[in-house]
Formats: sequence, C-alpha cells, structure tokens
Amino acid sequence: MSSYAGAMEEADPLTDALVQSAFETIAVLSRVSAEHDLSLTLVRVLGILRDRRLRISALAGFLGLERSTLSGLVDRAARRGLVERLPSASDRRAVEIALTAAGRQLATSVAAEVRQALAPHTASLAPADRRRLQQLLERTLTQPGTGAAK
Amino acid sequence: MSSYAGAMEEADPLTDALVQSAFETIAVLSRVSAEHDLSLTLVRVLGILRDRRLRISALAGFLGLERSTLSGLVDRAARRGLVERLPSASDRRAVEIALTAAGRQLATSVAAEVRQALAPHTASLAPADRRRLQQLLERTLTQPGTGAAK
DNA sequence: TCAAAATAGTTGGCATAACGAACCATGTCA
DNA sequence: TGACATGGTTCGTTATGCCAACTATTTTGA
Repeated sequence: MSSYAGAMEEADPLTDALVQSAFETIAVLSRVSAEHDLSLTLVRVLGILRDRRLRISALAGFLGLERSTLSGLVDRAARRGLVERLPSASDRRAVEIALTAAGRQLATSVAAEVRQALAPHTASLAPADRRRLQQLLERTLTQPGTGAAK
Repeated sequence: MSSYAGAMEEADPLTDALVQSAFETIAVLSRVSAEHDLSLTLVRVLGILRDRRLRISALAGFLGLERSTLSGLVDRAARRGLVERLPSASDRRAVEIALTAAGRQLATSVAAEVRQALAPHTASLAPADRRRLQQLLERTLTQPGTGAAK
C-alpha cells in the first residue's frame, strides 16, 4: 500500500515553508509588540478594530479566545486609553469596543513598523513575485464566509 | 512629499497576507499540539530534533528563548519519555538533547496531523501553484548562515 | 601554569496570559 | 410570564517564559 501516495505522506515542503514562515512572522510581530509594551494579542485587537467596532464576544471569536480573556484585555487597554467601551444601541448587555484616537494612532504606527520589520524578508522578491506570493497566500487563507461562521 | 511612495507607505497587502497566514497557521499548530497535550513550543522542539541533536543553548537560540526556559521544558519532556539528555563527549558541562523512540514517533504523527490540518488551506491550489508558493515562501525565509549566526 | 573570565546548564522567584466556573443583567421564545 | 439563552465580568488556577543567582566546567592570557 505504499505505492499509493495518499493522506499518509511523509514530509511536505509546502507545509514546512508555511510553518517556518509563520514562526518567523510571529517572532517579528512579537518583537515589535514588545517594543511598544503591547502583547501580541492586544496588537491583533488594535489591528482588527482599525476598520470596525466589535463586541467582546465577536472579538473573542475572531481571536479564538474566551470572552473572559477579552474582557480583561479590553479592560487594560481601556485603562491605557487605547480603546473605549461604547454601550450598544440595540442590546443593553453588550458593549462595542472601539479604538480611541490614541489607539488608532498607535495601531497605525505599529502596522508601519511591522511592515518595515518584515521588509528584509520580502525584499529579495521582485514586485511581480511579491504580488504572486500575496495572491497565492490569500488563496490559502480561510475565506470569510466559509467555515466557522456559525 | 506624499507623492513619493517611500518607506512610510500605508498598507501593504503582502505584509497583511503574511501576517494573516501566520496567525491561521499558528492557530492550527496550537490546536494540534493541544490535542496531544503538548505545548506549541514543545512541538517545535520535537520537530527540530527530528534530524539532529542539539544542546540546550543551541535549542534556545533556535527558538529565541532563554536557556532556563529550555532547561525546564526539556525536563518535563524527559520525564514524559519524549527526549533524553546525553552527556556531550567534548564538554562535560553540556548535554545533548535527543529524541527517544517514543518522541520520534510522536513527532512523526504530529507532523502528519499538522499536514492534514493545513491541507484544507492549501487544497485549493493546483500542484504547480503549491510549488510556486513553497518556493516564494522559502525565498522570504531567513537564510541559514545569513543573520544572527554570530 | 594557573587565576580570571567565559560558557553550559540548573534552580527559584516573579510576571503575565489564558482558561473555566460562577455570577448578574438583559433578551428571546414558547 | 417563566424558562432558557446570551453578553459580559470576576475570581481562582495553571502554564509559559523571564531574570538573577549559582555550580561546574572550559577557555584565555599574563
């Protein structure tokens, strides 16, 4: 049964490359986050909130974390003036989390730094290859709408 | 000065795609690790040790962690029979960390599961695109020999 | 050659992130 | 309207990683 190259194949160079790339990318993100005294998770939250407001539970869903975790995280971020809790118009139990002006500014500059910090990795690619890589990656990402939308 | 698209550019879709891909990949890895009662870091260690033996400090360097962290991690892994400490022939202070048979077996099956768990993400790509993506990723990875080799 | 400095690893104390259970307040539904 | 579901918070616990201090070796250089 070994001549059939099926699901039990040994090593897959694409998987390895994806995993390797993921670790290096996360390492860079962690470093940049730490330089701003932000946890990686908070940086993710700031990034997510750049173009929307979300409730605690939606945020938790996005990140794959528990609501209680987000509750505390938002708490500390709010104390630092990065986000604010706005009462939901439609549901008096819920709060909408939004960036403050300071939070937005921080999110922007962190994003810029991440881009720069990642640049050495992508610099060796010609513009056409950069576009190709981007498009290929996007095709491997979970499509919004597919999957765990519940 | 805004017509010159220089280093302060706003959003970069390639960066976004890399970051997004990294988070999704790490999420999959974490889930698979947790299913085996392994921390993500320990899974990394098992993966690294599949084709070599390393000292504590080399392992720490690989992972960007402190030696003390690795010392404890190896301790627990050794107690679980996954790795063993072998005295170094050349340096009586040092230990070489190696997989046990059980550790090797676990590493292999975890790797297989990761491949399967990641398959849905890469399945939509044709073989030629898979190869292209792999090669482009490899070109963005830190070249061994370049960088922090000291 | 031998004392000083460097390196390998370990230990212990501390901070932080995340989990899960228990708990109110509000919403929804039969 | 009463039962159940949902949104969020609080609290206690666990795990991961850091740092500083320490011992045992190895390396260096005067």
